[in-house]
Amino acid sequence: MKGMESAATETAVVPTGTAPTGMASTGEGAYEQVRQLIAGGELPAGSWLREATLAERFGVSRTPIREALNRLAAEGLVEISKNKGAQVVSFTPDDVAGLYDVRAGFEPHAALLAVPRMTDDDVRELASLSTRMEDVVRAGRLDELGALNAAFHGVFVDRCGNRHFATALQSLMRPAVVAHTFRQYTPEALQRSMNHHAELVAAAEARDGEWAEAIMRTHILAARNAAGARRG
Amino acid sequence: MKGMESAATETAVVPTGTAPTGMASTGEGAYEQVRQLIAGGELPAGSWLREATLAERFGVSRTPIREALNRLAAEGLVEISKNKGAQVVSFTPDDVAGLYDVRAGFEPHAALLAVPRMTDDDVRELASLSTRMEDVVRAGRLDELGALNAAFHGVFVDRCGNRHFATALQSLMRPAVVAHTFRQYTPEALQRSMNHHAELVAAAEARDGEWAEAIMRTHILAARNAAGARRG
DNA sequence: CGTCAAGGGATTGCATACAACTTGGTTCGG
DNA sequence: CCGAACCAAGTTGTATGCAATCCCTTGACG
Repeated sequence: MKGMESAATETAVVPTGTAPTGMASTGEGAYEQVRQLIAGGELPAGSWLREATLAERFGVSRTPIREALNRLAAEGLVEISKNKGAQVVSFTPDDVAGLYDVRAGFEPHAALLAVPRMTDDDVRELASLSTRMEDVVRAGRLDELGALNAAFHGVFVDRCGNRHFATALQSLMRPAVVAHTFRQYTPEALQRSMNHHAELVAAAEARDGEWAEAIMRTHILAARNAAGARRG
Repeated sequence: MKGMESAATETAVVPTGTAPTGMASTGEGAYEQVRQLIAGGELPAGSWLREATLAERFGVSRTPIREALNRLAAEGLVEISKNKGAQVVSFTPDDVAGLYDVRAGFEPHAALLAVPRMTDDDVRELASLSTRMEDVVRAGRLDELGALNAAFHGVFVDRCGNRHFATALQSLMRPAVVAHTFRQYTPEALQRSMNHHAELVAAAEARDGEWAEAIMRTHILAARNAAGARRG
């Protein structure tokens, strides 16, 4: 109801500087760092995530590392075997394709629900994120695109008006963000994706949920092809 | 891949005896205990979950309690405020209604995917669970119905063929199981629900995904009404 | 030569101690 | 009398130490 103490819905604004090392704080920071290690491809699928190693690398103790790994396991990004450790899950082509299928089914619905509820600030945030993504693409810094894209989609998910729907969708998007790399996009597909974002902003500005629903579906189906995912 | 050590996909077969106190082991046990405390209504919505209190109650240290709370938070059952603690989330009528709406969208799709993939063992398990639920209803032990029902639906979710879809669906079903009490069902609605289960078994036996999809959708929409949830 | 059992090393799981933060009450000042 | 700052109690966040478990190696025996 009251939406002020929701600590879980922050949209993770990346501070332009990626710098994985340096500003390591603790807890939440450890989670983010490990996640970026996975998303960045530094830890490929199947890699073992040793608590002591990560703890030393980030300059914290094993405790926050353990919490981060548990959280990642709950999100389906890593798999924990009792007394054996955690390893990065492998995404089969079928997994990725299925992920897009499900997102294509439900994220448009989230957009339909969210757009009529959006405040002017929400729309401004969408516009800002869209602009920043275009800048990032022009600069060729595709690494930053994933986080911005997740934040962009997160706005629609968070504003859909149902907390549990949002939770489910986010647990669906988290693996998608990891599996989804913009590096294999063709320039045309990348431009198309950016155009979709701009059009989603326009639909949000017009508060036209059905328009947003339609373009969101288009966006995800296009992404499924751009990412090279084929149906199983 | 190999499906033997997947600790997250177990279907949680309840051993008839509910007995929350007694067999407290650790870790996984702590999670189950806290979850049952919430599901059983002993910890109403808004209650604060003090780590020290729970630790002493279950005879373990705060460490496994913290892991349990984090897991429950990831599932949307509790809400953690930094440096303030965890409290049981409150399910507004709108939340519950939204939960059913979303499940009405997701679970039939899962059934459509899962049924053609099911083994004979899977179908037998469904039949067994359906029968046990009918027995439980006849005996009037509605408390056990929730876990059996979760296991029943879990079969469809687990067999849908996409791990991440299954993860997302489970994160959706967990709060649903808690919010969903069969106690307020009318006898007619309860019988209708049992009939749906039996028909789902029949559809699974026939390996007819579309039939299963249709009856699953019916089942959930009926449940939405039986639980008294109205659209917002 | 193959197989099984025992040992060593490494890693996780849990418990405990300490530090940082939040909160409620109290006291001082206006 | 009211408000703001401060202090103290309680709770969470983090670090560290120890015990249990698992895997792999090594050795002996069939």
